Amino acid sequence: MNRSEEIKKQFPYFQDALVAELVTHGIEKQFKKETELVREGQYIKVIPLVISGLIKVFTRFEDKELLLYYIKPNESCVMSFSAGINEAPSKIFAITEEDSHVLLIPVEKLSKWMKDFPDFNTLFYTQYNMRYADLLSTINSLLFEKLDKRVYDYLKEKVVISQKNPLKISHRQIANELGTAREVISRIMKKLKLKAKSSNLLLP
Amino acid sequence: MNRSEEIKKQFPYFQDALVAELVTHGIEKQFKKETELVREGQYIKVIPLVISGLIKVFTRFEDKELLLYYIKPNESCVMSFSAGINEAPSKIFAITEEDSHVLLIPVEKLSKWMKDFPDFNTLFYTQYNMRYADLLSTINSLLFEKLDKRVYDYLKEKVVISQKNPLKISHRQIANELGTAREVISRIMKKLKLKAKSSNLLLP
DNA sequence: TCCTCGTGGTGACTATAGTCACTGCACAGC
DNA sequence: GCTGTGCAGTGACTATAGTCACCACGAGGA
Repeated sequence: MNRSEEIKKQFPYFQDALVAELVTHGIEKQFKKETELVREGQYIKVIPLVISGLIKVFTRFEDKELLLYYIKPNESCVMSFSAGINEAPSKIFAITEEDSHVLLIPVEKLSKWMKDFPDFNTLFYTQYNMRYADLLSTINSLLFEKLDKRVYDYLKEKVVISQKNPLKISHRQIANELGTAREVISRIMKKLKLKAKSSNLLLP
Repeated sequence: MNRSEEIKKQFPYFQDALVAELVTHGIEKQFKKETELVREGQYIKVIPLVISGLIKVFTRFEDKELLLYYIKPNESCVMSFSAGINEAPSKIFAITEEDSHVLLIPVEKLSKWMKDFPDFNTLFYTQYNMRYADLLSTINSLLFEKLDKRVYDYLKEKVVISQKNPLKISHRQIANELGTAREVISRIMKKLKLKAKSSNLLLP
């Protein structure tokens, strides 16, 4: 399958001219698992369209992190997009959670493509909406929910996204992604295991 | 000043054809202070461009709220925009915080205008970026900051936005907008007053 | 084999914020 | 003047989560 067909498959609503531009100016790249793609404060030169794999986006303060959302195949990163068109530094961190295949678009093409290809706007509006909803739900769970519910929801979501059950994940990583401490997760997992005999979540 | 001039003044980067469309299809409206504009779950038929006044956007769960951001003059509401183009229900609440003058755009015009007027896209990308940044900073302060810092920052911001110093605001309202309880604010204000003799924040 | 390292488990303690119950004060309306 | 209402102040208590210190186990390398 050549590039153009590949892109058409991933983004079927892109018109041919846009696909052609993507083929010409996009840079295809493979990233190994756990590669840091963006760090806070960094200026953005390319924005990614994810073809396969999984990218994790998170915020960090001192040594505390919080998972914001995942970028799945057929999706892009609005934070890069936003940082790109405003020439502003990134506010978030991003690393690959799986080996990933990505199409990189140079930011200087953005404003022209936005004008010329309405479909391109559609992609980003959709993405903005999704991320916006993700952030809102993060806010709601931070504010309105107890940690045990947050952990439970996190694990359920993680099973769906990674398509692995049982999950292979350390308490430390759960703690990081929820912005809390390892011991706390350890205790909560104990409680969850007791309660969750009926659930189909398999815990390690 | 006629409508068209008014719009041009508020959104100087809009091209004439877009202004003409806005004059033809937009509905100008005045809302009194404390008017509920949007509630969670509601479907959106018009999206607002704020000409004057101030709109408060917040989330709520049971009887706990959290201020998300303010919509100031020359701005629009991406949440309505997003809910409008996706025909999805709103995830947030919005009320006027001051008497407000607003231009309402019927959602069915959106996709055409997005195609025809690149400037229209520029407005919404800018708005999305701002709101996105607002939400991120809300998340960071929820997760990484103690309540007293949050209260302090909230008050400082409120002075800037409302252009009133001293502020006229009850502890109850502060508590609501920060998603906490009145007594807690009462205690924190006491601490802040002690510390803040040097600050230029005038407290009631 | 022994050592190290990453992981998980746990008790004890602290910090932070939320809740309950009550007080006092100011002001509006009768 | 009395009363009702809304706001603020506070003590006492609780709940939740974060921190500290330490132990145990297993995998893998020297």
